[in-house]
Amino acid sequence: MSGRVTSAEVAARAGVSRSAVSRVFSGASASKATERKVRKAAADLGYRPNVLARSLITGRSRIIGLVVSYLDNQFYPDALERLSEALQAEGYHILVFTAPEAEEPDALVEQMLDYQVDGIIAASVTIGGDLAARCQAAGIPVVLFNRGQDASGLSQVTSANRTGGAEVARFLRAGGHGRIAQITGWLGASTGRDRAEGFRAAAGPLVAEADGMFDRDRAAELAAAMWRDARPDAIFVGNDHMAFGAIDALRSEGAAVGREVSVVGYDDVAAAAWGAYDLTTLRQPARRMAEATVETLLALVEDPDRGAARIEIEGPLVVRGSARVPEGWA
Amino acid sequence: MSGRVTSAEVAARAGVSRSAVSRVFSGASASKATERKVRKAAADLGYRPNVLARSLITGRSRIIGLVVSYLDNQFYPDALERLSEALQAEGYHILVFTAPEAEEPDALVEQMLDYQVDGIIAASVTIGGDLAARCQAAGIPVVLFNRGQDASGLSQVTSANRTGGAEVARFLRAGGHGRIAQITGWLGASTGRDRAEGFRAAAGPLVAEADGMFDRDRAAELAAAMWRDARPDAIFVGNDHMAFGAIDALRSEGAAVGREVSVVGYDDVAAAAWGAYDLTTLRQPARRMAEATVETLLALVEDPDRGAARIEIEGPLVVRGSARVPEGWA
DNA sequence: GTAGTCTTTGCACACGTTTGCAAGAAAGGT
DNA sequence: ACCTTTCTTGCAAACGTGTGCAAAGACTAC
Repeated sequence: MSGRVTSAEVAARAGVSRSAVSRVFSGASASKATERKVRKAAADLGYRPNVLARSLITGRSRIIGLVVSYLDNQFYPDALERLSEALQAEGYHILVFTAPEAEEPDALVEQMLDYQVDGIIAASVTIGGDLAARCQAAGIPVVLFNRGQDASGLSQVTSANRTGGAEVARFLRAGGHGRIAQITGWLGASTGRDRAEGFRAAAGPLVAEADGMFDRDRAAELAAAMWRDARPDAIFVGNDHMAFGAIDALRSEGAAVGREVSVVGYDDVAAAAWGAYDLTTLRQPARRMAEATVETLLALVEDPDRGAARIEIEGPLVVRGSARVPEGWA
Repeated sequence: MSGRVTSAEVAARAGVSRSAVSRVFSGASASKATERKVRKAAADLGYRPNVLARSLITGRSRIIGLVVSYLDNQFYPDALERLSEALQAEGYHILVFTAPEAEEPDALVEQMLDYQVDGIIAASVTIGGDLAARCQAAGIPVVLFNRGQDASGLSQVTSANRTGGAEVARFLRAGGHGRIAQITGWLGASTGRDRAEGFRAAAGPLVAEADGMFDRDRAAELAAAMWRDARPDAIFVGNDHMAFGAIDALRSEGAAVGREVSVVGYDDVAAAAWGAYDLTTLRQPARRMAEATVETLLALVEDPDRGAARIEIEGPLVVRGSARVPEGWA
């Protein structure tokens, strides 16, 4: 009575074999006549194939594991949504594994393998080299989202962080800023490092620099301290999430953000456009990054021997009110 | 060579039958001796049971389907994270189904059933009555998160929205506000409706009221219009996400938020504590709501015949700077 | 030492699907 | 009419695991 209806029941009602109904639903060839009979019977009974049972034999689960933490940074929920949409469009779905802050994500990857995921997307997370090798061995492709890991041989999709950092530097210099400072993203991550290096290379000497570790509170403290000690007239902050904290801190120190001190972020999350912050920032195109990630990953699912891809996606500088804009800036 | 190692290989290496290794890993009884042999062999080979194959025979997939949209409201990523943590602690994981704005979530539920999910959590989404019945018939429990649906007979976990709305009203009246307005959450949803009704009942006559539909831009427009037309000295906004928009709009109309006009939100998302908004708001305890949701859902998984539960969780009013605070308010 | 009880173990079947294989049916060419 | 080719279809064997059943083994108690 209860429980799901099975392919055998459909077969019985349609007067054909289980193979026939299987072929109809898996897209293999079948005569018009049987196809009609099968579909009719299936509709009557409300039959839908059991994805899990199917996966057992095909070796494809149509499940993609996503490991993610740091969800309070709006960029990641946004990315999650885009990834999910792109995957759903291809008939895949996301199994979420949240990484408790400090813990190694390696244990999570083990769990993913238990679920026979077809692929893994690791967002803002580093994966141990042995684990990477293990996935490789198991034939399960991994794509790093918004983080690089050179030695790993894993595919990765990021924005053009070096270029972006440099672009911000050019913007600030063109604006006539002479006392430039930087609160970087976590330098232990490629994303933070690349932005910082690109910025440094094009900005010239800095009056202050510190590692904000992608942490909002830390960035706020650093910004306040910098303001008191070094009196920068511009601060590049490694992502928007920290930049909001920096702006709050600067304001409570009495600094006029956008006039006395320019603040530029990175990501262009939704809140950057909100009136209270009006943050000039370098956009990471979340949708295009998500699409590239999915495309790369699914290609790897098809052919695991295809080489690792490293994709960088460029984004524009979005000019708003938190930083002085140079005369005649395009 | 590649591919996963199977229980048969472990059995062979340990010199026992497949049943033995199955029993060891599924927690059934086994002698100390065989358990040791099996674990040794499994460790050597790197064996881990295939969850999908297991689910085929046990009828339990240890997958929970989550349908969610509206992820730009920070409350939901936060909830997602809490739900995921609570479920992971119990050995379950979340399969994500994002609901494209307008589309009926019913199609998504169908897809969930294909994955043999053990249960469904629907966040901020309404489920068609027939679908609910279908899940019931399939023995798959559904819990609504942060939304109620009286007729459906589904379990639901919300905050105490009526009480909360009333609490906000008391707070504003105690603060001596005489021209109170309201921008409600979407009145088509229980969450929006309950808050609005609780507020109305305790606030007395309002100088203005409109449905903000949980949409930030719409709330901003409404707030600006209200300010111009009705000159309220207090506005209760149906959730924080809209409240931020309202504050931005009020400020750009020249209103001094917190002095000329008080704004109170609902949710207490992270950004409410940020300096730029400093929003007084009624907290929805996301973690406790998530835990209650998981507890309810898993109980239902154990025993599907248990009756539907309706849980309301109270949250405190968090007093910050966006609204005038009454003399001697506790 | 023997009967009885409790624990451990392997066999074989089940879960719901896909798919190689071979046989049957239909179609097409002479 | 007959042979060949192409489609269609059912049978049966997988995929990797859990579990009822009965046999075997380990104890206990007399």
